[in-house]
Amino acid sequence: MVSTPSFAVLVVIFTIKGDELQVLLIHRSAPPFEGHWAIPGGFLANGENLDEAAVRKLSDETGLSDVYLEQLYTFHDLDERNGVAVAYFALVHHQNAKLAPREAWRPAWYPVRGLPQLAFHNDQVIEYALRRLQAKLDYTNVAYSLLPEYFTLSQLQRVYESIFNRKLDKRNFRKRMLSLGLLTATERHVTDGAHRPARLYAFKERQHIIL
Amino acid sequence: MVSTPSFAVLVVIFTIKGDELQVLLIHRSAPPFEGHWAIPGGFLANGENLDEAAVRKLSDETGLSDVYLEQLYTFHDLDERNGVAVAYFALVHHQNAKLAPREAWRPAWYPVRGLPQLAFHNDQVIEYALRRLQAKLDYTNVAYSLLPEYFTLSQLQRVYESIFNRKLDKRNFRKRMLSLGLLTATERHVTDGAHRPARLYAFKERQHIIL
DNA sequence: CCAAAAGTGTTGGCTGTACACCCATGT
DNA sequence: ACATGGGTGTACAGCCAACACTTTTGG
Repeated sequence: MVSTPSFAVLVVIFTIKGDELQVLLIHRSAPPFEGHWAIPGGFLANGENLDEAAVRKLSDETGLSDVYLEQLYTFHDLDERNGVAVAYFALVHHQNAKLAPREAWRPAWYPVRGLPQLAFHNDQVIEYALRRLQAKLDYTNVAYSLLPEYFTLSQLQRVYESIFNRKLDKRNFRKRMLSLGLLTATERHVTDGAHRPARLYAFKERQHIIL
Repeated sequence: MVSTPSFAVLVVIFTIKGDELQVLLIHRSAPPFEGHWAIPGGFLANGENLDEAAVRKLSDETGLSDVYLEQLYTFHDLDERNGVAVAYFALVHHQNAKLAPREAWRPAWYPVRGLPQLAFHNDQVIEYALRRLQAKLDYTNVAYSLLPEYFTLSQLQRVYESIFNRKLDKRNFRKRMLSLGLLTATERHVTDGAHRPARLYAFKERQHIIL
């Protein structure tokens, strides 16, 4: 009943870029932690609920709205000022993301392995999000969110490899993916700079916002 | 930046009683939802962080402090008054729990299958907690929290059966539990009203508060 | 002596993993 | 011609599910 602490929403936004898992960070141009990087976040707008705030934040940063978004965890005291932060994580296809060209904040993608100095305890938040993402790959088809609608199995494999940060066996990977029955094979093939025409696949179902 | 909503902590407290999975509920003696039952919860005390509030709440209701407790999910608008509620779930051994004998609130155990009319959307919260608990049984040893230190494999099996709400095969269950290597067999046996002396086991590691 | 609960093995199917070569294309 | 990446099959091991009877004790 006493001392309602302030609270914020954070959104850890992942993408795959250059066969690497990357996160969207913004630059802090004022104290505290001036010059460090941070996960995008903010406070609730009037009348908004948590999920709406996360959706809005994601849209502010990337212009995207129909992508995978899920609540992650609620952290306390990240900023050491007794605030509460409800963290979400999102998966986006970076081609579609239009980063807001705000001078002060300079949103930019950073590889998850090899982050700059982060503000608050944002490294822990990203670490937590990464573990969750890895767990989800095992039993869901969230990977579609990081790929265009049609993709080759090799592309899909590279997504898995960059999230798990290790090589996978090609034949076993293909067998497993196909046996899950979540993919439809198309008759289309590509040769976009590839050396051999590759068959395109799509996910049967694309579930988006998970709130 | 605007309209910081109020927010609360909820604690879904599970136990096994009479071979049934039960939840601790308190009775609402005033509107809204007068006469309905609700998950124990409350607001943060001064200077307290989220986890501390959950620990305190659990202790208020049961007198217990060194038990399994984990953050579950942060709900919004459960009460339809724009509040935010950070839900936790706890696993307790009901023999040890001393329910506060408060006249107004009348804390009591209720079987998870067969709940009374609940206030707010507390049924959804319990449903969510139950799914999480089931998932955790598959890859952790949280079950120890619902049992005394020493227990028989049959007791352990009954815990699993009441959480999953279905019968399990005795031989397969024993094989699986033993092969996980999380149990130590003792030389002690019991015949506490049983019909044949049963060997007692204990979990090798007991991790408690998970925050 | 009957009811109740503890304890105990084997088999078959499925799943996951390890492992190596050929082919089509672009340069 | 060669470098690059797509595509393919088999064999073994471990895991899970199905399945029934014997033993001990309390009443």
